[in-house]
Amino acid sequence: MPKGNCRGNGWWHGKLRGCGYRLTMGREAILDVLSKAEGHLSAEDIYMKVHPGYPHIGLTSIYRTLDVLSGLGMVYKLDFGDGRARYEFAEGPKGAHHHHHLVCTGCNKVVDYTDFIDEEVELLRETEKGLSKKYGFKIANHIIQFYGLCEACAKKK
Amino acid sequence: MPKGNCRGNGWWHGKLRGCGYRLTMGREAILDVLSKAEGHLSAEDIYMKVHPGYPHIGLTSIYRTLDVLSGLGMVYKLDFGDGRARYEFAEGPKGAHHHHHLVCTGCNKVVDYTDFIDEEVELLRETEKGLSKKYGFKIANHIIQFYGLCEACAKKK
DNA sequence: TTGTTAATGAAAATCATTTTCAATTTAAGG
DNA sequence: CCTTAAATTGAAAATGATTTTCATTAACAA
Repeated sequence: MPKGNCRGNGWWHGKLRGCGYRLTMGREAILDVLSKAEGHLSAEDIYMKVHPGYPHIGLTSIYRTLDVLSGLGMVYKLDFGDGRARYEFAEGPKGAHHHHHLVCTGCNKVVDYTDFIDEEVELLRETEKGLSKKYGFKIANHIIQFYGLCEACAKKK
Repeated sequence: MPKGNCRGNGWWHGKLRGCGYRLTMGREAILDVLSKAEGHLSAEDIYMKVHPGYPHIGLTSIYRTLDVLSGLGMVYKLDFGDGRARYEFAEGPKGAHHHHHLVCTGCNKVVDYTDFIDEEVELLRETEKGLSKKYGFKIANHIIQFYGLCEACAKKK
């Protein structure tokens, strides 16, 4: 097995084990799918993608693993208002590609955007600091979502 | 009936009727509760509050009305990650008091904050304009939520 | 008042997510 | 490699918020 490969699988092993979790085949399969997938997957999406390579897995384990991973901050759990949660990998070994979401309330399409992220990040850092102090919160995370109608849906109206 | 009272009930009548909806007793009761309540109510919270004054009402109608109202932008539907939606009145006759949320992932407590709102609003206006143009979205709305642990929950850990 | 149609409540249906529980797998120690 | 305790699993049942169905009622234009 080529050396270059070892790091690829290695880092989440440490993260899980370090927190007292075991790295099982199911979890590995899920992490594999999440890390490769672009975009926002529902539990069932993930199930579908994991199943071919690891048919043994059940939906229940997907949910359980997703819970663990989002508890560890390795995965973000998102809500776009359509009644099912979406999950996305928080960051790869190469680092985070921070982005936010633009949600069409007509067709539920979701656009990831990274525009204006720099200014945003700057402001949010400040805000976060201020809120932390004022309300005694230890802030771990934030979301920003814009809602509106995409071009197609706006026309239909 | 004192003149001063007429405006109080009047403005949402117009809004609903103007969009082809009827102003029923149930809807009025719900609007009444929403407009007076501080904070974020679940459908069931609203049911509880409406029931004493209007026992005839069913939970189903609460959901249906809430749907209509959020469709009209009179109510915001919020998700704090605990599996039940919360609703808050978008603005009173006196005008909006724009705020965002700080959610404790330990105990689900939610703090409304208005700090830094001015800078935020400024930045978001810009961002909104840019995104609108770039992605062809007609943006109606946005949310910002910070997640973390409140003081009490941080200690427990 | 009357007719048309939207709106309603109750009960049943949905559907994503959780829980239960017995069987299996992991990883640490011999 | 083998054993063992505890974590993890899958299947099936349970949960619980939200929706749908459908027959009845209420709103309001004429």
